[in-house]
Amino acid sequence: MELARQSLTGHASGPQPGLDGKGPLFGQIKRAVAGQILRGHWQAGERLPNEAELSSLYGVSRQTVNKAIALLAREGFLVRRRRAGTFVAAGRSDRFALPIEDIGDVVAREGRVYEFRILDRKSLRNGAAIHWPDVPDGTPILALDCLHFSDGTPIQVERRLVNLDAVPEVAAEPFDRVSPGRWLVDRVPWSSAEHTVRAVNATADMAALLGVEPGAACLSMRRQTVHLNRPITLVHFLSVGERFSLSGSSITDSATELNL
Amino acid sequence: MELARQSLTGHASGPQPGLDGKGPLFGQIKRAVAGQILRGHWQAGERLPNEAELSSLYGVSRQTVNKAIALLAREGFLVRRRRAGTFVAAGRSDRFALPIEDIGDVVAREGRVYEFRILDRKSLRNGAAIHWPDVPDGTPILALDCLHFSDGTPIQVERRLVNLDAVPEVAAEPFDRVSPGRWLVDRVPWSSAEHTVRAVNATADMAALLGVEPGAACLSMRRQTVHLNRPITLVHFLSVGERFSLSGSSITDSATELNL
DNA sequence: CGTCCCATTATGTACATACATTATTCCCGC
DNA sequence: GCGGGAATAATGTATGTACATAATGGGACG
Repeated sequence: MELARQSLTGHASGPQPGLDGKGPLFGQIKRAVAGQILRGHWQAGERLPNEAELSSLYGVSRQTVNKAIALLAREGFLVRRRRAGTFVAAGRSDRFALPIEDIGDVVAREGRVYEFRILDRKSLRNGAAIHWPDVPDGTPILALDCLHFSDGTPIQVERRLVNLDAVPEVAAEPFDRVSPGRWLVDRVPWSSAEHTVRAVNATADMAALLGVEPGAACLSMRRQTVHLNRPITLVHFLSVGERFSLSGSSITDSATELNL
Repeated sequence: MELARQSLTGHASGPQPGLDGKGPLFGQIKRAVAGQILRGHWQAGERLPNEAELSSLYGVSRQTVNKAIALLAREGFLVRRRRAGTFVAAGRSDRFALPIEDIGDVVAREGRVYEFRILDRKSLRNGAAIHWPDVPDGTPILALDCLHFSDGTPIQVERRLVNLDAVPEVAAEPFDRVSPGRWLVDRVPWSSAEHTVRAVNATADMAALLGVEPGAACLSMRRQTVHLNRPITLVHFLSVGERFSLSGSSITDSATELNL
């Protein structure tokens, strides 16, 4: 089938240097170009051959080269400037990331039993007992306190505010089966979010909830979710340091994606 | 100029519903489709019109639709299956991320003075005093202990191992000007990395270095960088909880990118 | 000698077309 | 009815072509 695909190219060119014949042509080009850079043949800041040259070098059309190069640029590996050319991007120290998942998924993936319990549930208005900065005063808000368990051990406290103007249906939801986090994710599919992670010492009441000594190190995570410019929910998670960690790899799993 | 662009389309179709005439056509299609979903007209799991239908709906060619839809799929908004069709992706709780930057950049961006000091520097071989699991025993390793300051206050301890087989030049580098982290980023352009973040209580010696009480909550970050399947460096950062936090927003700033 | 303008060059976008790939669906034979 | 295979419908990839856009660099002209 690879042969069949290659025979499609109308070019009568040579052995297509650097291409491995695996998968789509534009992917092969991506790998070939990325390989050149990873191997140091093309240094950071250096200018690449232009699309026409690459096209004849690899024996494919300019569009195919364009697709490969444009994707590499979109992934942050290359920088392109019209008329100037295509350049190898500088270091990408700022592009590492930590994925943040639903705690239930994390627990389930570890093969443990996930449970949660609603500790408290209040309807109130913003500005009185509670102040949510990005929401106008007087906005109706649902405040939820929730505790998450892994194999029966408490691992995370969740304090959540939900904007009832934005998600009125939440008022009728009992949260006896689905956790508030998951319910919201399913309901408001795509939102942008901001989060902050820090380490804090457990206060006495938090320590009691989580079953640890007061002062134990905890991971504190604040996340505000916004949808159509309206704040949807503001969550504060507190997790026991010993029982919870965040881990992940680079955003663009380019190495994986490119099979390098 | 928009008119000029639109006049290019060989289609004699109508007012191109939902398109805003701003920027490239495929971008307009992206915004239009994303808008349909954000507004709830197309629900999660629902099937979209196929490329041919979208193409005639918007009065553009199938390639242009394909480019827009393929990009939305690559960004995680849609799921495509051959023959079956294109579907609105389910919630994306797992796609949030925290960017991780060079500590010097973070401090500088806050308008503070960044400094660092090398506390200790040893050349040794793996397996003896130190064991780096992903590196063969006997591999020569440079071990660095480093302290980072913001406006003179210590904020982070760094314990770093560097694989001297992979980066022999590091042995000659004095690190009097450039911090080890930055030096490596500049030297080894693209590597993939894995990291883990957790909260720990400061041990006595760490607390002394950071100038806090023993037991103070600290953010602990482990990061291993790999290049061409060879581990390059293994770092362990420890930061004072009160003086350091990680924050970031969604990976795909699609809302930004799509101007929604 | 300097400044403006235009030709050149490289990327960016769009369309038409063709064929590949892959599930699904449906129908036929058993 | 059931299993298997063919038709089909959707996306995926590749090429050719054309023109748009932007920035560079050099040449004309003051």
